[in-house]
Amino acid sequence: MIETGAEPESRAERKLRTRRAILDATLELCSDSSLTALSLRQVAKQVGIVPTAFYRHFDSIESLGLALVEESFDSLRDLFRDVRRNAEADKDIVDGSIDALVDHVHRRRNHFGFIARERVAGPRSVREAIQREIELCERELATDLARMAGTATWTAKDLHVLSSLFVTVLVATAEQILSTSHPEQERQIVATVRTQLRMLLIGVYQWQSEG
Amino acid sequence: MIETGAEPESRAERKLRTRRAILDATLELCSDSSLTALSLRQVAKQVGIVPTAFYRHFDSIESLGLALVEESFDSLRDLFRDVRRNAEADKDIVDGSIDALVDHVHRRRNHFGFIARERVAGPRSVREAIQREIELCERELATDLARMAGTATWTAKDLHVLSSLFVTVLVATAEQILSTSHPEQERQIVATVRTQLRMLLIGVYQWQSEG
DNA sequence: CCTTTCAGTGAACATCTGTACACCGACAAC
DNA sequence: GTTGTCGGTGTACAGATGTTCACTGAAAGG
Repeated sequence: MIETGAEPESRAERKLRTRRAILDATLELCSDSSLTALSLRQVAKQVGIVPTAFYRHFDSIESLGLALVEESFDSLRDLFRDVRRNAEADKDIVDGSIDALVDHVHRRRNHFGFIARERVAGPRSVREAIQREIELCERELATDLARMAGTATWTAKDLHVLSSLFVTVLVATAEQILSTSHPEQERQIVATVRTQLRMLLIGVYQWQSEG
Repeated sequence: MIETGAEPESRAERKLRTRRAILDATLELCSDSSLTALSLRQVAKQVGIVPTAFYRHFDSIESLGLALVEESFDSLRDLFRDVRRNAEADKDIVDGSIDALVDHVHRRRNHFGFIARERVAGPRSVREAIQREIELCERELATDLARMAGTATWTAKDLHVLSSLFVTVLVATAEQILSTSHPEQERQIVATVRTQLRMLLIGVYQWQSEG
């Protein structure tokens, strides 16, 4: 090698870099199929390490999956933060939220795809971890909704019911965006969910919680 | 054998029976994981035939998957038929639909689970087939909605937008029911979707399509 | 009766799988 | 400068994988 731009790495840094490479390779490899169909050797080959070296970082594909769940939900929390920011600015709540969703799905395509897939098709422990995280998101969103106009008289239960519906629509929309590569089709999807949320909001403004 | 209750089968009957056994074994085996993680040999072993005999019925796991998509959507169309029947009777449209959904998900647990999983995690051709079928369902439901009270002035587009939202909620609910085995939790899920649909319906009754 | 058809068999193959083990060599700690 | 730590290597093995091929034997058809 004539010149490597790389500065000298400490051992810890190097290990972290390999770990990152494993995580990235896994997201890449299971971007169509599933963790359960992924072999340790495929990952190792993609990373450029020998199969046994995998064990220096994770003790199974399953625990690798759990690490990816955490990482992916960091992406999702970023999305929530942006939705909240858009809402606090003067932006329309529907358009602002959808813009943030589309933007994040594109930027973290692999993370959102990972959640969508492993949520239903992953190893049991991974599915459960994702379910827990989604419930956290629903609770978080519910407290945001409590501050929204028109929900002053709502029960906590109704707030959570609404929050869960929003999350469902959000997840479904993300899945649809992920499954197309045509910008025209994507605009269609966005227009659809825009109308859906507006229909829903009309109901929300009229809703009266009953004991 | 002392006595087999089986009457003599024609060759065609016997072949059909093995085919059925393959389909059932596959639904069973991938009931947690995914088609993409399923091997031809596992299926053969479960059925009790030799691996190569599989090829007498399907030429790959993928085409097996396509057959299961058709079969599973027959179950889903049965559900639609019952929803419609409940609606035509005097039953409340929300409760009637949810009852039908819960009932069908329980009776055809494997079919609904198969759709839920392979929709996002299956082989490409299977995913596409499921997507097509779901769009058919949405169109079908849209024409039903057109006959519903309060949608007389709606555009075709808005009808489809609403239909797609219903299907999204339906799919999500089915997924949730499938992922729990506690009757108490299931009652919770049902109560939640019941409220969600009522919120949504309020919006629907107020909605005015704009050119 | 004889012949054809064909679902299912069984052996063989090259390839891929997870994991065990002994090993290396560069960094870290003393 | 010696020693220990620890990512990463290479070899090895038993088992699973998809697919091939020549086969069997009973039902179907003449």
